[in-house]
Amino acid sequence: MPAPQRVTRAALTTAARAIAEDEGIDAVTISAVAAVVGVRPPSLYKHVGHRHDLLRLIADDAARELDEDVAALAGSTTDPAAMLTAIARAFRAFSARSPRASSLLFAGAALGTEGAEPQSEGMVALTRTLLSAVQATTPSDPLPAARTLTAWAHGFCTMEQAGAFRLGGDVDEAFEFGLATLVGALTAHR
Amino acid sequence: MPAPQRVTRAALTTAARAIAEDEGIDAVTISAVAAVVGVRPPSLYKHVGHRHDLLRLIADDAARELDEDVAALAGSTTDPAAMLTAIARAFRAFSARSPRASSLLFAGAALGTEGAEPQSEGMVALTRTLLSAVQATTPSDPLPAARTLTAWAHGFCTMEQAGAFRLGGDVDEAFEFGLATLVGALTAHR
DNA sequence: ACCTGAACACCGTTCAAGT
DNA sequence: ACCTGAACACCGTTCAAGT
Repeated sequence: MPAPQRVTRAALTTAARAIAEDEGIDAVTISAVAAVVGVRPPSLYKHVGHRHDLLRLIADDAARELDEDVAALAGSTTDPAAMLTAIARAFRAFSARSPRASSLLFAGAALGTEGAEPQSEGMVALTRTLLSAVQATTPSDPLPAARTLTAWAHGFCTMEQAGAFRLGGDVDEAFEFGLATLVGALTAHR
Repeated sequence: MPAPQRVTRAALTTAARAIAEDEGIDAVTISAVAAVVGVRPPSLYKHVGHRHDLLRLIADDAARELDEDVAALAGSTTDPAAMLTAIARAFRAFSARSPRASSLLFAGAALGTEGAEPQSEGMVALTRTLLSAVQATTPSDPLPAARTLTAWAHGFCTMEQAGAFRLGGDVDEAFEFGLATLVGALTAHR
């Protein structure tokens, strides 16, 4: 009689993400995740190839969740500037809620992704959602515009969570300043 | 007769940074660095407290080097927009030259920095240089402006090096678009 | 004063063996 | 079909001992 499956991908993801947020990315080990899902370390290799796959599960889960947040804003406004502003704030809210997971969102190299791996489903969905939102704003060439906004939001949130803004000053104010500057410029012409 | 010092901070830094760029951050271990500097692993604890200190040495070294690059631009132009543009391009050039080290620049958490550690000398210098450069542009409140530009540049370069821009499109063009957008907006008024 | 060997607790990973 | 124990190579870290 074959043994019933005791480890699901969802359980792995939940366990890995919880450990990441509670104890840091370095604590996301094969051993720790195995212990949480109630199995011995070697068993995990039936489901993942390497330890980095655990980080990829976290990143994909985070991308899906953030995509839901962003997609949920779709009908909230028809004003392009208001939409971009809402998306960026959703980014920051997610980053504050799940700092470790969000730090993995665009961290291909840290995930052992040496450039050859396909994008995760979650990232594909998130990218598509972001691009179509930006498209409504600057129909000419949405890709550079989307990359600009994403790069800024990702950089700001990453730096904020890493404690890089220590010179005093209001970090909320800096975020809103940057956001207004960028959204203003992106929606100004055409 | 006391043994002569065989491990210097400079040697540690050089070894750690070389390993980081050649084999990745995860390969920067106490053992690997010890082997490169020609000593047994336990000896390193006379010079660093934990493995994370090796990453901090790399980050500090990177900050110093980037600060030099940025400071060297000081007399190159008197046009504020041209100055900010040159600084951002120096950022990206450094990121391309030293992707692993630059990924550690603002990565407090990944360095075991849980918020209590003082800024490294290199980061203090770099921050001061950047802030004074931006001050010449927007004298009113340079801090949010500097944070906006830094967050975007850091986010863009980090994502680029992580392979996050895979949807095609010209990445150079996206960088220049974002840079022109941001610098234009930051230098537009007042 | 600095370096070493030995030791400990831990990890990732493989694989033959169990059920 | 899935899980386990045993094993291997490795790592961070401590500490008493060498010179």
